[in-house]
Amino acid sequence: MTDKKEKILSAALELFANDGFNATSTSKIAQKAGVSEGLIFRHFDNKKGLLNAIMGEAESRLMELFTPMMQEENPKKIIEMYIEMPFSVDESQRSFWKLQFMLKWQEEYYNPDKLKPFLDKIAIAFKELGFKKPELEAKHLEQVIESLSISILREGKEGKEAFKEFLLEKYNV
Amino acid sequence: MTDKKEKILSAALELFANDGFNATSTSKIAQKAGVSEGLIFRHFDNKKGLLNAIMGEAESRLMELFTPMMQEENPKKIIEMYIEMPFSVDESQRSFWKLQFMLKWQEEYYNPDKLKPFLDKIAIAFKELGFKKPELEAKHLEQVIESLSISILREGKEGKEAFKEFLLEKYNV
DNA sequence: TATATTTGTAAGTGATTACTCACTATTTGG
DNA sequence: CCAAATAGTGAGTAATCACTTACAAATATA
Repeated sequence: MTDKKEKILSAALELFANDGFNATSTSKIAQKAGVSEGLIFRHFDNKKGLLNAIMGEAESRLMELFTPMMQEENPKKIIEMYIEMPFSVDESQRSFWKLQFMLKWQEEYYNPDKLKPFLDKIAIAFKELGFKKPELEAKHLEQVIESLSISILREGKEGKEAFKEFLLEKYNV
Repeated sequence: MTDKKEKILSAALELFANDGFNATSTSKIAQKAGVSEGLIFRHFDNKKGLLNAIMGEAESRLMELFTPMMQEENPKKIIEMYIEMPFSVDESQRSFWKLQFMLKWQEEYYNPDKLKPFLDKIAIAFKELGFKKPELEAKHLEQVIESLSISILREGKEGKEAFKEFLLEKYNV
């Protein structure tokens, strides 16, 4: 991967996440990346291909986030790590996850199967803790964490700690 | 409001909700509405003004949705009505609410204050039911209902009933 | 009925779009 | 060290964009 190709990718990521895919022109991307517009099309088939290249990183970044939780055995610790996950996302990856959530509305990029193994892990944890309906309990917590993640991506972490403590207390972890 | 103006509004709503604001051209709107493109600009200042006209209906539609819940006094019934709300949205209003959620990512159209009175009503209900932290409990349920609403708007109501029953049982309403 | 206002159309406008092409600079492999 | 491949540029391209203008049809008001 050449230096300028990386510059194109990161410029595109920021602009897509801030302004949206369609509102971002290839000329703006080239300008922000400090390259000629033509170079974008030497490295990527078209504008959509540039987006696909960015979105293609989703799986590895998901793994990065979830690996610690997947390796944990203690069910209470698993729930705790999941609740703290939205707060553990690095500032430098904010644009990436924002774009991820924005594009969920386009069915092309909406793939709930990717999260399935993590949801299963949480369901097992709930089962071990004696919850009556562990799968629904996992789905329930997933929805809370998703909403919380979105609001953190939109407004920042400030003032959300109280809610995190509330959740940890509610699940007694 | 003339007939063709209404046609423009509903054509724009559907296209904005399906393809996004920037991906929808005024010529496509005119084509779908069966009018000349120029008529759009006689009735609205510009394309953004057309979107604003659609978004301007948000308050009255929110009232429509929440009024029954706001008039209820029984706290258990209040929680129940809130949980059932995502399932009570008419099919004909799906595009409208989808657009509402999509545009939450654009700060211009993100206004959490509008939901404040409804959140307060739920917090009061939780307080009456003896919950320790009624405000956080209300925020918690709000996040679940928001995630649930989004998934229903994206995938439909099918297969979500079990989760609704799970929630009603969890809150004993 | 006469006139003024509103509703509507069709054919434009310049600007911007995603993308291509001809060309040069740089890097790589035998 | 030379040739082939790759990286990079800048000036194009046709198509599409949001929007305007000149004019006609319909409607309201007097």
